Amino acid sequence: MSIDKYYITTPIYYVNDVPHIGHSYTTIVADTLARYFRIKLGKENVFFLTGTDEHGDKVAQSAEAKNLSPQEFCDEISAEYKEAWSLLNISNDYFIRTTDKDHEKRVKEIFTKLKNAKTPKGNDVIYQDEYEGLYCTGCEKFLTERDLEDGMCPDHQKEPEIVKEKNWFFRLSDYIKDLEAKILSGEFEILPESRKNETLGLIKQGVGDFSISRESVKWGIELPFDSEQKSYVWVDALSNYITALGYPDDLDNFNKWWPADLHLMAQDILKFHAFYWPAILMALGLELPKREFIHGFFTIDGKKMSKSVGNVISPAELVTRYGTDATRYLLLAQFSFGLESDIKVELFDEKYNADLANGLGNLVARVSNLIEKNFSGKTELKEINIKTNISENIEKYKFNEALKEINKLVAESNQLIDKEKVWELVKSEEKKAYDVLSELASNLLFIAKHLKPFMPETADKIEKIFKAGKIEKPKEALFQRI
RNA sequence: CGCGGGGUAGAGCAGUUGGCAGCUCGGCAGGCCCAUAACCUGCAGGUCGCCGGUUCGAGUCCGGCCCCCGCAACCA
Repeated sequence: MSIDKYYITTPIYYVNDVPHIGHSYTTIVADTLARYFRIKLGKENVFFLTGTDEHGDKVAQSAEAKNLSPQEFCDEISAEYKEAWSLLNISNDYFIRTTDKDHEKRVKEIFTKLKNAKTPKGNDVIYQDEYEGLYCTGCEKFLTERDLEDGMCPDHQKEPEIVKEKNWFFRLSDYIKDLEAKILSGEFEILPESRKNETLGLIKQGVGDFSISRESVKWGIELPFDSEQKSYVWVDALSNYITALGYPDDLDNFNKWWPADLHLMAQDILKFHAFYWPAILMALGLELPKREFIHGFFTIDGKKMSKSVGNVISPAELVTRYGTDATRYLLLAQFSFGLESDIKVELFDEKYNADLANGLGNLVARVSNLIEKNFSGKTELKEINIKTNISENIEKYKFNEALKEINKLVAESNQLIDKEKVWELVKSEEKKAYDVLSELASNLLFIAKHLKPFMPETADKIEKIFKAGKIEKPKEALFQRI
């Protein structure tokens, strides 16, 4: 398979929550892949999208609680995401917000298309039906069984009423067989394998139609053909992946990037991306994304992450303690991407010191110092090519394995210094010392090259040090020990 | 019988298509002194949750059992 462009997305994050380590993880992975493919395919052939999902009841309520209009509230939280991504040096090409006027306009056009579309079986894609649910007049919204305590609304201490409201539904059932076939054939890839199996299992259990509008929701996009109804999350949020490209009015740009090469997400939204989204695309007559990769949730010190427990880690905390590049490194190096993982907070310090301060940072200091002191900062750089599986591992989403290989290169350079006793060699055999140091500097450039997608600033620093006319030991350690 | 993940050295984790069990930290003993008290070498430590099966050979495949955890609820 030859790839000539790469379109990668993160989910759009719901503004009801501020950015935490989970959002950061997904976004750092996306950024690393985007940077990797920019090097491989050229900057102009990669499009990396992230953004925020801003409609819905919960947002309206949170806004009210803070005495803000929904839009003001969204502006505030959305800005927090942008700031977090800037702290983490995220290189997204675009940041979409579902309250963008462009997006809202395009979503309406998509609704119109869906309204006019027929399923392969000749049925209307969307139809009106009654949604029956438990409605709390206090909350002014539908509750689920799980929301209730002893059959009562926990906030208003009264029993919800059974209320029916008319909603528009999407006829997913007419697409599910087709979808199953595409998943089985690999035309639509769901990774890892276990998530694909989970998806196929869900299909076996039966997947019903889903509702795409709400009468009771006020903060949302109005349906173009029914002014009583607002869009309910799915069509609005999922379609960000194509409205961001200009669909349906800027088809030139859209066709350049679509279909997406990779949608990244965590397990919570698997169902929507495995069923709803592809079905919507089929109804619009568009190609499905090539691949979706679903990763697991984090627990923190064995406990699930939750606001009420108060163990939520923010990206800013990590960046303050470790710096941008080290935060990126620690998140990617410590976990097998895809699996559910437990974050052990003390291990961040341990890994930071072992790999970055004692490992890479110290090596850069050793080599640059030896060159500066003994050869007036002069050396002979060679383009070297060590055979590694770093690229293969990145393309297989094995970021921890790729970084492990880089660490091995660091260790080998440290071993070489000791084996050759370079600090003695510079006194006894100047020529040989020069050659060994040239090799070491070249190794570091090789390491920097492969580190670029993971730690862009560090890679630049290393290149700057060793490509300088006069190599000098950096005044400030690359990674200060903690 | 809701869905899913996991149980591998003291701790935390890797283990691609089955082929002599690896990594990091920690422990112990050396070396080195160029470097961020960093680096290098060696040693100790594992019945790979339990039972059974397939195989010349299983942590790895199959079946059963035990234990832990996540999702389904603010949340990637």
